[in-house]
Amino acid sequence: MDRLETRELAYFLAVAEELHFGRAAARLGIAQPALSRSVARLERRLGVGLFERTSRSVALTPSGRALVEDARYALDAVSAAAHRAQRAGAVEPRLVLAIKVGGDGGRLPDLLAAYQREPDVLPVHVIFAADRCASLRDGRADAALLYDPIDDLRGFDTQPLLTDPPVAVLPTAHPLADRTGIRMDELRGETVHRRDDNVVGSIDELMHRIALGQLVAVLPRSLTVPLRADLAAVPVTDAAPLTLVLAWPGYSTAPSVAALARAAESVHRAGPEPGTAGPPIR
Amino acid sequence: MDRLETRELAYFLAVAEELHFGRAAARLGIAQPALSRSVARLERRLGVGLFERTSRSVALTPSGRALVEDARYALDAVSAAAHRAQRAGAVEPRLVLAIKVGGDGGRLPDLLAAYQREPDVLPVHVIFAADRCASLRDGRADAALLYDPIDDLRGFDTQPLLTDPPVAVLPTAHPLADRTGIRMDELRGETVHRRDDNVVGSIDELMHRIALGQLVAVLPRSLTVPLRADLAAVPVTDAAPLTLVLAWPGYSTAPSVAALARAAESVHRAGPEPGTAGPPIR
DNA sequence: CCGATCCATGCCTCCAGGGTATCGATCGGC
DNA sequence: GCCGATCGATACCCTGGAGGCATGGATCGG
Repeated sequence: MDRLETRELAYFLAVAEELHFGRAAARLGIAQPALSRSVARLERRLGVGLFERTSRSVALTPSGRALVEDARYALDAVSAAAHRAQRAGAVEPRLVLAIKVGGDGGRLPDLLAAYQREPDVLPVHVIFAADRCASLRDGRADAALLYDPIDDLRGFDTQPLLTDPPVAVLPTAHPLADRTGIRMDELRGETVHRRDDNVVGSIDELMHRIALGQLVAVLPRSLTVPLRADLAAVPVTDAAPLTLVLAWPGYSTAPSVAALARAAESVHRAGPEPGTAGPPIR
Repeated sequence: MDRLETRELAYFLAVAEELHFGRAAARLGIAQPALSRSVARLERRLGVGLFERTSRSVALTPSGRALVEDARYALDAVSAAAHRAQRAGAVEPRLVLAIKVGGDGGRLPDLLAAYQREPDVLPVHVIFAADRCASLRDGRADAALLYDPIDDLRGFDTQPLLTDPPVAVLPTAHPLADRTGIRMDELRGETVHRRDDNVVGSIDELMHRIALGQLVAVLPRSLTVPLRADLAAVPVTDAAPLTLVLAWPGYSTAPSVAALARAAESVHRAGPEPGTAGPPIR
């Protein structure tokens, strides 16, 4: 069997996500028969069936289920190779760091300052990306600030920056808003913000939606200072602490990324600067 | 720019490794003009030059250098997707664990026994692969027993199993053979076995070559018990301890791999079984 | 100055991949 | 139970890209 082509994997993924050849073909901008043939060819080359088809339904086989996440990962790796090669060829190469607006826990200035003291540094370009994990996986970013265990860190190397107790953010009108501590099970019945709801592009937007009563959220404490007047922050007593980490692809060998990791380690060792318990610096 | 195809990346890698279009084309089994065109097309699509060519020499540009390792990684990810999908479709799916002959530090029986007590287990198929890292990266194996820091663990998640002091293995006739401890710098001038010399397929073969005086090696102590009569093991006082780890791809989500990781953790917690300081069990 | 080396270019061939039309199977509605 | 709608597979054709061969053009050694 010779090597799979990325087009075949992308076509497979589209069908696996739609579970419908017609819709998948429309999404890919090709006709349905071409897609059917391409997937059939992929199955023939692999020697295993990926879908159980009838004329009324399409379902993944065990092989197909296994391939979904591996295919996504492989396609991201190919995209990452292309993106990074393009960036390396730019007139002025940069190190791209992805953060969410307001999601730096106030440590970004320290991190960048420490980075500038390292050898092998490039100019840092900070991008504000709603989905920093995706930016990191497909190579649009070289590193990102993520939260463990909120974000999916599999496949990344990480360096902790700041560990924060979890607090629930509620509208002031909420019955639990003036408690001094709550347990996660007391939030049963609420719409709790989860990592999968990546519809929320920024912390400010999330806060706005909480104030509107659309949902509540459990966040690291540093993200809740300062807090809007119409919101309350209540410590959660039984949730794991949330750690802000610098993350980068585990296979990365770029010296500039290694320098950023060393900088993050030194910032973490220095700990929260005393006397600056105030608002996070943007 | 649309997505790169794996063929283009493979062609690029061949040229990057040979730095010669003719030889690379021969290795790929195609004619040189086809390869020249394919690489030129890749450069056009990326929008960056990958090689500096004259009619007498071929050299990588900065972009090209950056792409080499990312391309290797991406191609491995594609191969891994194919291999794992094929295995998942086998009549009896198995979990493939790669070890080097004799390279299990005697912990493999405990590990397999602990694994059988986990839920979600598959039958384990142990393969003996000279290059376990490559097997793991391209999906021929689901997990492997590796040594930190001898093997390249980037991109893998790991669970320590056993930490061992480093010892130098020398022919008994060697001037340092009857010392009670040596420093790494005293091995200057010797041919020391390194991770890159993956020509050595097994521990027994390595021992044989040491006895022949071809090289010496620094190994974890557990690999040197029992030792051939014509070899001596001398503790190295200034090298980092060597840790036998279970490694698996960092992005893996298979429940059977997670079960193996939990089993490895319990074996590690249990520590070396007392009274079995003897030979490693094969 | 000439031959050897080596990458690029021109030109031809062929087939993989895409399009349109249609078949065949299945399911819901009447 | 029949009929139309839905949806994947198949048949057939066409185009573009990938590969082969021949050759050009540049560079270096002698």
